[in-house]
Amino acid sequence: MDETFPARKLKERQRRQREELILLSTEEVLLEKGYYEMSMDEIAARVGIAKGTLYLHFAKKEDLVFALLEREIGRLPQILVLAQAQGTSARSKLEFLVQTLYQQLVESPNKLLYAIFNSADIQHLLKEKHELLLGDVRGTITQWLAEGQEHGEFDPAIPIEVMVDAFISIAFARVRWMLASKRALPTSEATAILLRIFFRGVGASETRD
Amino acid sequence: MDETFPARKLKERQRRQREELILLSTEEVLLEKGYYEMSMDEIAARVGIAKGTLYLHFAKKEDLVFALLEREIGRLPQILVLAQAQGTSARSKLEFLVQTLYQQLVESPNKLLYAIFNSADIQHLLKEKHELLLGDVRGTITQWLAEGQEHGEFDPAIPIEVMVDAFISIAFARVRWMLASKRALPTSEATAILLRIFFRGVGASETRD
Amino acid sequence: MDETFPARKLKERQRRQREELILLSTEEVLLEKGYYEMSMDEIAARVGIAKGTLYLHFAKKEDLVFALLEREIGRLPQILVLAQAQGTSARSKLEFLVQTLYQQLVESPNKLLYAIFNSADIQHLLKEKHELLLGDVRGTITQWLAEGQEHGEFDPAIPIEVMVDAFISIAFARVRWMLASKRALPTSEATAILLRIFFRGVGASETRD
Amino acid sequence: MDETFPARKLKERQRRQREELILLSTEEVLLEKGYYEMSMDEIAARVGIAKGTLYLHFAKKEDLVFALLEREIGRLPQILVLAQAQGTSARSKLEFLVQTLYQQLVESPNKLLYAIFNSADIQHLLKEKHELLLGDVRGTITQWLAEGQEHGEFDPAIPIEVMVDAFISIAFARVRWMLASKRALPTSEATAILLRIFFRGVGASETRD
DNA sequence: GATGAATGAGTGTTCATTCAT
DNA sequence: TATGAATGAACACTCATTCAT
Repeated sequence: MDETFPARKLKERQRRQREELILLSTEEVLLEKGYYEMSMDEIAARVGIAKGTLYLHFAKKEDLVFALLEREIGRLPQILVLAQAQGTSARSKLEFLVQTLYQQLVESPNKLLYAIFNSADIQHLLKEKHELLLGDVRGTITQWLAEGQEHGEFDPAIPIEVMVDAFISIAFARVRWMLASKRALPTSEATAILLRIFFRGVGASETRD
Repeated sequence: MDETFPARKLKERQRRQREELILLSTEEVLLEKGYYEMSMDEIAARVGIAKGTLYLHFAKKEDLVFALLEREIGRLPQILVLAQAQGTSARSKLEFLVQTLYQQLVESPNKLLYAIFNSADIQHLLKEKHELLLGDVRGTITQWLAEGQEHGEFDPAIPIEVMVDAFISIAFARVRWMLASKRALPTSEATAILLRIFFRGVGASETRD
Repeated sequence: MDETFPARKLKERQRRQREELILLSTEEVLLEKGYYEMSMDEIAARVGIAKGTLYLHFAKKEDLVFALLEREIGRLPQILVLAQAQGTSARSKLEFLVQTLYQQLVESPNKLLYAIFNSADIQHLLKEKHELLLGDVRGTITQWLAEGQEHGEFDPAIPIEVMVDAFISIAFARVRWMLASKRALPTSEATAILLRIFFRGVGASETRD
Repeated sequence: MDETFPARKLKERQRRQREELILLSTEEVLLEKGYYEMSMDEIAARVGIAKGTLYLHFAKKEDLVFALLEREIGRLPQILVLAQAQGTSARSKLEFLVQTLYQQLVESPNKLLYAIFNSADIQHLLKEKHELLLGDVRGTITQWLAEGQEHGEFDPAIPIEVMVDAFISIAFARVRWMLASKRALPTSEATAILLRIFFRGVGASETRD
């Protein structure tokens, strides 16, 4: 009996470790081939376990992607909290948010979140889940932009929804092209420029109407 | 003999009508479910024809998407020419381009072109075709933005590639979200605003740091 | 009314002419590609008629082959009669039979009959028909060989069935290899040698005619 | 660990047993219906397994036939060697070859090899494989017959190619008819007679050994 | 009659999922 | 618990046959 507890813990740790490995491999294959070209066989093979074992962890192929998504999304709240603490201007919060995401996710080998934002492939799969999981981020961004508008930081004539779409589109622009064309760019700086475009536009400075 | 000619025309018209129906259904299913979950059976069923008949019009599943694509892409060159004629400023050309696309394609029931710009799913399928057909647009946009920069219209400090990405992202922002969430918005106006954000930013005018 | 009769004859003649063309094309394709790779579309195209018209002449794909077979088999009875008249020895009848078949069918562009004897492809198709149609020839050959045996022409120790099989196998040997390997050989002479092997064997001989 | 080894052996044995069953059913259907009319569904059904299971053993329909072929062909080289050792006369070698084939293949329930020699259907499928695998046998037969000719065993006037064709035709005569008409005959004796016909002909004789 | 567009049953093959061991 | 063999529904595509014109 003394043994069972630590033994369970051991088992449990092993289980989590393997789950981690599975998700890592899944992400790898998912980004390489896309959802429909990724096979359960290949994932199992890459992890080095039997296909049946995969199903002890994830009941369906979809669930692998859902889990991946949830894992990534899980990091978001803290980032949002950190960003929230980043001074009062909406701009600084948003810049921090995007820059942090870039650092944590792009500079780490994790392009998944962006893929999720951008790949119709996976979006079809996720449908409602998508809304549920990312609504939060979108909600927070909306809130910050709205506050910025109220505080005179942004043009009050711009409908908030349009602003949000523009922000998300522009903030994640880089990734779409990275994924599609495998071109790389000094991302942190490029990100800064994209954000500047969002806030200031591309116009030559000084004279504005 | 007097009959055969009109008869042929009739047949031909019917053929085209059905082809149109097929492409409509294809687009429908494609946007609903994505390429991989769209089955030839379902398309045939929706059109109300036998599966074999589908293959009289399109020899492969891929070809349905190619046809859809070509139909849309076909309109692009003229739009680009029209846009080119739209005065000298890069901004006016780009605004005209995007607004025209919105009017012709979004206000028509056709979201496909945008899907193509944005869906990894379909991009994977099209690969070279994609590059070939859309490279043109991207090339033209790049050229206009570069000219704008030379003429002092845009900030010369912004790398041209980043500017292009930002433009495409922002210009097609609406559609991504339309596709994903089925929300609609007064698109023409929203488009104008998105373009304004690109050119001027979201900042409240006058006072800038 | 005066017209209808000649008109009918004309129609009828046209019909037969076309049927002939169809069978010619069928034979061509059949020998080129085999039964399963031969498509009704291709035959119609080669003849230069619509696929539907094909079905006015032959109700099923099989029937094309049956008709071909019947047409060829039709010539057999007369050949058998001619051979019968060819003197009293079984050997001379059999030699005449085989040589005539070679001349009429191999030297004419018609390899079909032999194909039928030898291709499992077509034999599977024909099954009972085969027995029915070719039983005659086999029967006659059997009879001649039996008579030859009775008259002391052939070794009486050889079971008649075995002798028949040997004869048919050897007599049609050339064709099998022609079909398979497209090698050609002076067939008439080769045939004579094959027949000689059947009657005398391959052994080096002293006294032979 | 003590268990795994025997367990593996068991699994392996079961696997082979099933593979054997699959090949048996395949042969059955192949001979009954020919390659094109034999469906994977039917084979699976006859074996009593799911269609997918079939594909665990053989990746393609073709491969079923290739496996069948290789299994049979595999035995040939040793038979050729044994025949080679069978004395000096070509006749004894050839007789041994044919008799052994009859015993091993015909008296075993395996008619396939003969089918392969004779069916255009399968020959078409096999093409190069066929040449490769059976060219050997034909080559050896040719060599023996040529040697026999040189040594005065056979009539030097007979072209070697014709002799080979005659031999193969006559040696495999029985099988063609077995396949086509399902008649059976005391094969070993019949074979002896066929061979005698090849070597001596059917003529009534005075002096024969 | 002649046409050829339309049909739909049938094929080989894949792969997520299950389950006996 | 872990395995991987077994499953069978699903798919794209073909082609002999039918039938409205």
